[in-house]
Amino acid sequence: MPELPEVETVKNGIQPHLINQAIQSVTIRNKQLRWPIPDHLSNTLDGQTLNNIRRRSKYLLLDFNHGSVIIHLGMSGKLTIVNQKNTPKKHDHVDIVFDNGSILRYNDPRRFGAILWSTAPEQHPRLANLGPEPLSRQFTAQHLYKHCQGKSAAIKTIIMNAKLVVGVGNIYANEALFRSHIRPITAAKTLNLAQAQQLVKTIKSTLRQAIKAGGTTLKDFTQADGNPGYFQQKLWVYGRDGEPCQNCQTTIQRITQNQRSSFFCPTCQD
DNA sequence: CTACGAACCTGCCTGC
DNA sequence: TGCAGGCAGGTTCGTA
Repeated sequence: MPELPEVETVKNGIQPHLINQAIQSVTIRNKQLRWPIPDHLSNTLDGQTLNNIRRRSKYLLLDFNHGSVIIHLGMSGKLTIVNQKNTPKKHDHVDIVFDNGSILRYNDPRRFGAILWSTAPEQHPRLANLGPEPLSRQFTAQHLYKHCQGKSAAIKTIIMNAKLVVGVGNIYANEALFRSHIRPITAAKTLNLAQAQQLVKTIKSTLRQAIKAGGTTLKDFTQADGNPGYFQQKLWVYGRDGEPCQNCQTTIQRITQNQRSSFFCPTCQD
C-alpha cells in the first residue's frame, strides 16, 4: 500500500482525531507482524497522552512523554479511525482506544508491517541509518550525483535505496524516472549533473503532487476516513504496460529489476 | 562493497 | 468450478 505520500496522507488524516488525547486501552489481537509487537506495549501506553504524530521515511512516530510508538504499514497495512460501534474484522490486528472515543485501528492482511516501541526513536536500528527526506533541503542534486559516481547499478535501484534517500517506492520511482526522461535500467554512473538535477526535481514534485492528491489508490489504499487517494489518475507509466504512452503513443513496457516491476516508455525515456 | 535470491504473508486475477 | 501460478504499494537477511 504505502509509499511516502500514502503514509503522509494517513498521518494527516489521523492527527486531528488523536493529538492530546489520552489512551484508554490497547487491544492486540495478533502480535505477529514483521517483528512481534512488544508484550509491554499495552501497559506502557495505558493512560499516556499522545503529544504528536510525525513521519520519518515511511514510518509513523506516535510521540509520548517517555517514548514513541513506531509504525510501519509494510505492503498492505492500513490505519483508520473508527468508533466503538465498529466491530473488528479479519486482519484488524490492533486497536488503540483513546479517551475521546476514537479508536486507531491497524489492519494488515500480509503482516509485513510493524508496531514497535522506542524511548529514543531516532536511534532505533530501523531509523538510525536512513538517508535524508526527499522533500527536505538535504536531498539535493549534488547528493544524488555524488552517490551515482562509479556505480554500475541501475538508477532506479539507487533512488529506491533508503540509505541515499527515503520514501521513494516502486510507484514513484517509476513515475519520477518517466518525468525525467530517464530509463530505469540506466547505469547510475552514466547520469550527468543535469540529469541528476532533473531527477531530484521530479522526485520532489511527484511526491508533492501525490500528497496533494491524497496518495495513490491502486487496489485498497484508503485515507484514514476510508476515502481513496486520487494520484493514480496522474500515473504515466506505473501499471500501464501494454497501454499507449499518454505523451507519444508508444507502448509502455514492463521489465523486472530487483524482483520488482519497472515500467517505462521506450521513446520518452531514451 | 555489489548483486541476487529468499524470506516474511494473504488475496486477487488469469489461464487452463 | 477448481486449482496452479503469478503478481502486489516494503524491507531485511543470507549467500556468493
